Amino acid sequence: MAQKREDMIAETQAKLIKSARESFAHHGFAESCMDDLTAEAGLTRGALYHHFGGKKGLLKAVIQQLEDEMTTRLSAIKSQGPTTWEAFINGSIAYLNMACEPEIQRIMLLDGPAVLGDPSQWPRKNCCIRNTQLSIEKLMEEGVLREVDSLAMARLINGALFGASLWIANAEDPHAASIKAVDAFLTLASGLLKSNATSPGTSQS
Amino acid sequence: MAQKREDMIAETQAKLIKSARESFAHHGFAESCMDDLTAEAGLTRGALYHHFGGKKGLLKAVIQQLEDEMTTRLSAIKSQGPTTWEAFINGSIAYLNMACEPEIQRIMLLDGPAVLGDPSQWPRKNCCIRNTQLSIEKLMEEGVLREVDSLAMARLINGALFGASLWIANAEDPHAASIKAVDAFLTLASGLLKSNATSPGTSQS
DNA sequence: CAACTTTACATACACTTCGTATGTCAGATG
DNA sequence: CATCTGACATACGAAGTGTATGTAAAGTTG
Repeated sequence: MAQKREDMIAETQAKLIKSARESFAHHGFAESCMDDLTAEAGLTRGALYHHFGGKKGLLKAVIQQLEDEMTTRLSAIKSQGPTTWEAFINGSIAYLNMACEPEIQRIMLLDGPAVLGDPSQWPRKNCCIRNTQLSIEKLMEEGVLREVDSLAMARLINGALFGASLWIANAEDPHAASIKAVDAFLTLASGLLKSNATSPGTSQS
Repeated sequence: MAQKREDMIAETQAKLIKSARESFAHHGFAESCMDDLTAEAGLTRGALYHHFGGKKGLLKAVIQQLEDEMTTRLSAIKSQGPTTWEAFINGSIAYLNMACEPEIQRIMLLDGPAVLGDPSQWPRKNCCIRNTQLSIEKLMEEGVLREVDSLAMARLINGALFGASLWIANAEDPHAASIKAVDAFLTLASGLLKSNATSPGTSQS
C-alpha cells in the first residue's frame, strides 16, 4: 500500500492542475480565484499551498504540463517529415496551430511570460524553442541553411509564430487568417535557405 | 481662465500616467498598488477612478502614451532611409531595440497583452504593426518584395522582433545577443525579397 | 450677484482575495 | 502500540480593489 498513498497524492495534484488549466484558460490567471479553483477540484486552498506553494507555483505546474504535451505532439509531427527542412516547416506550422488553442495561448503565451517572465528562464527550459533551435542546427549541418546564430533565429521564429497566432485567434475569420499566416511564414522562412528559389511546396493545414 | 482649468486636469492626468509608467515598469501591472501609485503623484485613488475608470483604464492610457512615443521615434527613423527597404530594415532594428527597453517591454509587450488582450484590438490600433504593414505594402508596390498578405507578414515580423527582444533583455550579455539577433533578422528578412542575394549590408546598432 | 449645478477630486466602507498559522486525521515507522 | 510525519482543512489577518458618498471650487443661469 506504499504505492497507493503516492498515487493519491499524484491524483490530488493532477486534479488541481486540471482545475487550474480550465480556470486559467477561461478567466485568465489574474481573475482566477484560488477558492473556486480548488473547490472545483473538491479540495481547499490548503492542498494548493501544500503542493505548489501558491498561485504562481500552480501556474508553473500547469505550464510544465502544457509544455510536455506540446513537446510530445511536436515530436510526433517532426519525426515524420521526408526531409529535415519539411520536418522543420511542418513543425513550425503545427506550433502555429497549437499556439492558437485558447489554453495554450492564454496560459503559456500571454499569462506565462507576464507572470513568470521570459520563458527561456523557466525551469524546464522552454522545449519548443529548444526544438526549433535543434532543427536549425541540424539544417545548418546539412548545409541547407545559411549560417546564423541558432538560438537567436529560434527566438525570432517562435516569436513570429506567436505573433501570428495572436492575430489568428482574434481574427474575424481565423481559418482564413491561418492560411495567410502560413503562406507568409513560408515566404519568410525561405530567407533561411542558402539556395532560395520560392520555398518548396509544403503540406498546409 | 477657462484654459487654466483644463490645463490642470491635463496635468493631473499626466501625473497619474507618469507615476503609473514608473510603477508598472518597475513592479509590473499586477504588483502595482493603486494607493502607492496615486500617492506618488500627490493624489488619491479618487482621481484615478474619476479620470481613467480603474486600473485597466490607467494601463490603457499608459500604453497609448508609450505607443505615441514609439510611433514618433519610429517615424523619424524610417523617414531617413536611402531606400524603402533600408528604411524598413532600420525601422525594424529600431523597434527591436525599443522593445528591449524595460518600460516598453514590461508594459506594452508583457502586461499589455495579458491584461488587455490582443494588441491589434486596442483602441488606437497598434501603430507599430500598422507601420510595419504599410512599409511592406509600399515595398510590394515597388516590386521589391514577393506577394504576401501584408497584415499577416507584419504580425510575423513584429512577433519575431518581440521574441528576440525578450531574449536580449534577459540574456547574460544583452549587447552580444542584440548583434546576433539583428544578424539573424537580416537573414530572415531576406526571405521577403524577390531577388535575394544575401541581404544588402545595413547599418547595425 | 445669488442660487444652482457640475466637475474634480478625497474619504469611507464593504467585499474579495491572498498568504500564513494552526489544527486534524490517516498512514508510515519503529 | 506509541510516535511521528505528511496531506490536507480551517481560521485569521492583511492588502487591495471598487463603489458610494462627501466636499469644495468652478461654471452656469436667472
